[in-house]
Amino acid sequence: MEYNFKEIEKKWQRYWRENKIYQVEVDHTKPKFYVLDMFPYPSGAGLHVGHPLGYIASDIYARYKRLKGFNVLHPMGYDAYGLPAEQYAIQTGQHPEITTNQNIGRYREQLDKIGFCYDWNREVRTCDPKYYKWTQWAFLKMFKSYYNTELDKARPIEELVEYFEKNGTKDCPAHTNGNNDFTADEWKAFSKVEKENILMDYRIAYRGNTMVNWCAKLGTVLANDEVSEGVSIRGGYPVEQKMMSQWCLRVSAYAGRLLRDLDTIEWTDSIKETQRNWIGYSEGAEMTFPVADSDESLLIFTTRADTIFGVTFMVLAPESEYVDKVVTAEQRAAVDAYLDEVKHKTERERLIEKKVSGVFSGSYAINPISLKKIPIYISDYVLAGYGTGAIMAVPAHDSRDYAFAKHFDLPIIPLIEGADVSEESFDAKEGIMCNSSNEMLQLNGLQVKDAIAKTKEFIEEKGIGKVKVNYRLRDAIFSRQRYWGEPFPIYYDEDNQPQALEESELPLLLPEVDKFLPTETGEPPLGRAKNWVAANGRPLELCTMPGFAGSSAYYLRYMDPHNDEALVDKDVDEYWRQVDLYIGGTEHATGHLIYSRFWNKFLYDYGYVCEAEPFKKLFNQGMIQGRSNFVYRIKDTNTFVTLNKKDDYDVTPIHVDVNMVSADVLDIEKFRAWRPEFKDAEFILEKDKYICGWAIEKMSKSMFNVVNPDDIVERYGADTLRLYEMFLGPVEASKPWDTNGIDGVNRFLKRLWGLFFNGDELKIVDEQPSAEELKSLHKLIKKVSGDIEALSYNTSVAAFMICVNELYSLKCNKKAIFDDLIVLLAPFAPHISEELWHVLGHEGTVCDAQWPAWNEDYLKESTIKYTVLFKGRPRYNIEVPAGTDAAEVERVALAHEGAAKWLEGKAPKKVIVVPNKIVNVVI
RNA sequence: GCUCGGAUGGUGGAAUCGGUAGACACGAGGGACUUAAAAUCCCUUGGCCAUUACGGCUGUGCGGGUUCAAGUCCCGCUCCGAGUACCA
Repeated sequence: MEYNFKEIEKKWQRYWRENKIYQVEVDHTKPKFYVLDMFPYPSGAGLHVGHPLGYIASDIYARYKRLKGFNVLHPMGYDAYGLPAEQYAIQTGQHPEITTNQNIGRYREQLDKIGFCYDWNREVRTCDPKYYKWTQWAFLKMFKSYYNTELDKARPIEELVEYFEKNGTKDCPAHTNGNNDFTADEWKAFSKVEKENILMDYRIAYRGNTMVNWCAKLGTVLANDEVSEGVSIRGGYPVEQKMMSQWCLRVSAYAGRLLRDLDTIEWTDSIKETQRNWIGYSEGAEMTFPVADSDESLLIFTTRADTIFGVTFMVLAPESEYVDKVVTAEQRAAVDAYLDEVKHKTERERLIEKKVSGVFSGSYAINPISLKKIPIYISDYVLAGYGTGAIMAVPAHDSRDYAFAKHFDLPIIPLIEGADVSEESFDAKEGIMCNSSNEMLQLNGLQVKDAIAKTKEFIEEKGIGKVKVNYRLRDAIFSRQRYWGEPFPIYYDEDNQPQALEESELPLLLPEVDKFLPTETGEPPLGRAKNWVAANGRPLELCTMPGFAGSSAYYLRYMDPHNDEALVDKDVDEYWRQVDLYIGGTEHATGHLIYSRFWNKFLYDYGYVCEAEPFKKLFNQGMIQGRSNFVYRIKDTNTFVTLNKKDDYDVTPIHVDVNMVSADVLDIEKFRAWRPEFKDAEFILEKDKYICGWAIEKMSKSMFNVVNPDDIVERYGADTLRLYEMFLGPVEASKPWDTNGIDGVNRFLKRLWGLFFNGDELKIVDEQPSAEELKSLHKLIKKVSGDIEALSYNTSVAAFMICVNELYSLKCNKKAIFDDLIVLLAPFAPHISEELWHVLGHEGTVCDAQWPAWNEDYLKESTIKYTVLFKGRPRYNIEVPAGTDAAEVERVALAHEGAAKWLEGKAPKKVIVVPNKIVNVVI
């Protein structure tokens, strides 16, 4: 009997499906384990061989845990809202739901072929009303909450109202983005609208007037993690800063917890570090600088309070609210011109130019310690969104202030002994202070570290300022001017104030529209929906939620996907708790993985979930890149020249489909048939072959380097694909796809098969295995068990190959050996394992077998080999019975006939015996 | 610029607590079987020098150090990758 993978894989995939082998329920008799993949956005291009890498890794882990007796939750679903389907809808008029469903169908087909053990009964789609009901529900909860900084958690907004009624804003323990200051009586006197506006400054989901990333080309705002280097991540369109009223999530209130709790989870250091940078903890001081001849004062944030004596000017961000207050009449025109200029620059232009620009406001501030009068400038190198949007400039010790000072010819006072600031600033936080003492405060002679501490103490004492922690993490902008997303469960009342829908009105269904474009008046696409009003007849919100809304709590919904009463039932949540192993790419480090943690913590504050962190262990799989092939066309001709002769001509490289190339040799006939313009192509060959050039690039359609998993499955089978993807290298490493080695893995499966069958005859006998056979098997059990726990699958595959080779040379045909071997292989190659499991005469499914334990007794050697070294070099080997003590090993080593030769008549100075390995004789 | 990773044969990659490199696979070379090819099997394969030897030297990006012993630890570089970037 041949190894017919096609028949086997079809047969068992059907068996698994029909017998619901992978369905799982809460089972309190078993320990649980939750293995999750980052769910995919179903793109039109389908899966390429890179996508399943992480899925295979998690599948192996899930199957292994099940064999170890765990009740394993291993679900899959789709992040179905997103831009590509909407862009496609705009172009073709096809409803994004149709496109999305088609793509999901294709994904499912491809996934099924690889033999994953997903419980498809738990599938979720973020665009399904039954699912997004809970996205909307969570949003409403956030809308109705504020963040209590004393309890350090979210609380109902009613509690804040109570507080205001009693105390006004005095000592109010609430996180806010506003500048409110009122008494209890004033609060009571506010109108309804005034009160609502104030509360908006405290809600966790709030509508706020903030600087947003506006992408004109996409017609929508974007969150910070959706923008990189001034362009949108999706599409690469320019993004500009714009003041707009948008829905936001108060993620910044959770910055401290998001930072602290990183220490409680098992994520890689690099991704934790990325999150730490993104959260951006910085400890410093806030200080007040009075404005000369005015009642105004400027509040600034600095981490270098010690440099107070070197402050020679102040700078405000162009968007700072201080600007209007300090600009003098004479400078008004100049400032307005500057503000106008800044406004029309995109973020990208600001970044690229890096030119010093700014304008004098006309006013001066008073340094509260040196009491010197210093000018106030306005410049776009100060950001409105960080700190207070105003800085004290210390040109001697900050490179940006330095550049500004040089440009405007402002004084530069060095504050650290020996620092030469004639050419550049001295930014390092070290050295001994100078020029920093007066009758109020003396810093001269102190180390920077101590000077910072002393200054902080001083300013707190004198009421000039206070110690303050700042985070870089900003609130997430939560509305998108798009169609294909979750509608907000919000309507606008008579005063045009946003109000929550009743929970009973959820889900608020996404309405139909005639076109997927903004309206003529510039409103978002939902403005086209007919009858887009709440039950009370009031108009509904026109924006939709961003992509990360639906993906923030999907791991919870998998626990209880059909529950209409709650996001997840309390008891069910207490069973599954959190994701034990989460596998996905690093690209979500500052997006999804922050938002999910935030969302989970919010739900945790109210006790809807029982764990403070959603993902206990995170494992990042690498990207699989493509290997592209090129042909070289001689300019202005239809002649193509082979790789090694191309330098003799003026050529243009052209991507060719890698499926027309084998081992870099072009299939000329296929190439001619590929495109009409290549029909009459001529070729300049080498050794009668056309050799293509190559490069490692991202795997994508436009590079013609996409390798489709279906083709590999068709040719070698799913088990070979699975094993090969794991064998390629560490799962976490990025590497180019290279089909060349796949035969080796395929050969391994054929050899395994060959151990069972001789032609059509089954070779397996039910006899006692030999010591050698047991040793080979138990070595494998030990190795594979350890490897899987560490997700180090490539060495496991190698171990399987070694074991099968050993069994081959032992001519092993003992059932007892294969009973265990097949169970070990089942996570990696489930189809062939299931088949051979039944060949061995077992009932049921190999998935319910028991993971074998290794027996150290079988691994013991009867004799131990030692390498004997002289002068650090291996000279000869000795063999002693196992368990021989070090002294005896040393005696045997020196009694060896070679010893005399290498000792050269001297006595050994020292002899080191490394157990089971080495005898090092030092002379 | 800052932060975090990494660098091992022709290639992908092994090497647990520091224990004497290169597992496993690909590729390459040689051989067997075959009319031939495919498939399969066997041998060789880091480099250099030898081939009388179970032989010698050298070798994990570069330069130092610690140690009986360093791919592994420490110090100083070079290069590559990732994240982030007027964050005060």
